[in-house]
Amino acid sequence: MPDPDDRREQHAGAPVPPTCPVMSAADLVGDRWTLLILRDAFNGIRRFSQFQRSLGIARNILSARLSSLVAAGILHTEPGADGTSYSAYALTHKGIELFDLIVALRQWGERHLIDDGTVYRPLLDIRTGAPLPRVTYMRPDGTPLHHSETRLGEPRPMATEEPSSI
Amino acid sequence: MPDPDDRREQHAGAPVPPTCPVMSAADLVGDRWTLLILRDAFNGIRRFSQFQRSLGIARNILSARLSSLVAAGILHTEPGADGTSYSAYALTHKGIELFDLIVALRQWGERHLIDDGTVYRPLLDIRTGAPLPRVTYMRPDGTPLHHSETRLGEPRPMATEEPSSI
DNA sequence: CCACTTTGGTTGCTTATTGAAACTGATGCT
DNA sequence: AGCATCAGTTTCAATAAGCAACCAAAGTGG
Repeated sequence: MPDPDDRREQHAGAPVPPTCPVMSAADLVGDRWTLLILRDAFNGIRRFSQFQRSLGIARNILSARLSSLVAAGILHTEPGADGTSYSAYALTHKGIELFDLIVALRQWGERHLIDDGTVYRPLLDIRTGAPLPRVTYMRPDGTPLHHSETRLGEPRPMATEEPSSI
Repeated sequence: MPDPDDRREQHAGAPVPPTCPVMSAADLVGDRWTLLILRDAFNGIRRFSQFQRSLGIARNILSARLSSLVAAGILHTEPGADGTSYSAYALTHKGIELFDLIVALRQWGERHLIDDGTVYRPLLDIRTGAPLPRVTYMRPDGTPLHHSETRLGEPRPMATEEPSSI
């Protein structure tokens, strides 16, 4: 068979192109349907048919997406809390941590894509009952993060999770 | 058999399904290549060939993605700051506001997808020179946002941008 | 000025993915 | 039992992605 050496992602000895966390994440969740499934999951949707009706997605695609989300550890299947013997897809801890991503998408969409007067369903802040105010990324010391204050650094190994807070 | 009435997405006269900002945003940027283009744009990449080399994307696909990002007002073309007469793709204000999205993707990827010891390029905090600490979404009053404190509200019209802060 | 390279695409062609619908086989409901 | 619902799987047409070749305009070296 021809083409004996094609998949040249990383060669031995070559300076391994550093893994990009953005790319890895985009590979898993950088997909229209996947993002909408996550949105629905955060809105409490649990069952196959609920996702299907909410999204209008083809069943085979939904099946494939749910399977890959389960395989990725973002969703897991549960025995189905509602009496029935059907199982439910619920967010894992790993999945719940994608909340920021959906919030980022939502707030950007609200600010830049939704026209004034358009009817939409806002995310409410349970503490106040009002639509969630604009949230901003803060560092642990409470200072807000701006794009201009960041730059990409040189490749380095991922540090082991330091238990030292602050 | 027939099942004459299946596609019941939206009927005429029915209560119009409210626009979802997450869906609108996902339609525009919920795509692997688009997310990676944005990542690169935030990393300072400006020109067609730079994007192409950085991503290894086919040029026709890159061309289509850049065009649609320009059409969406996320990028704009500039005369090319570097002397040459070639033009550059730069983030608009609307595009810069997607920074949170890329940060969310990046931090989630760093926490859940990158193994300890793996070499990657961290985003540095220019103020400290150290890798960006874990940033969290805060409300204007400084309280952190948790998924469990939110719920989806009833449809309502988009409020006109209130100039009243706080 | 002329040859050659790089840039920023476009056009065709070949795969891979999506999406609509039909088919299956378990529940669940009365 | 009989029918609807649920959670898929399979099949197949339409769409999109990826690849290679081509091209014109701009830059580069001599």
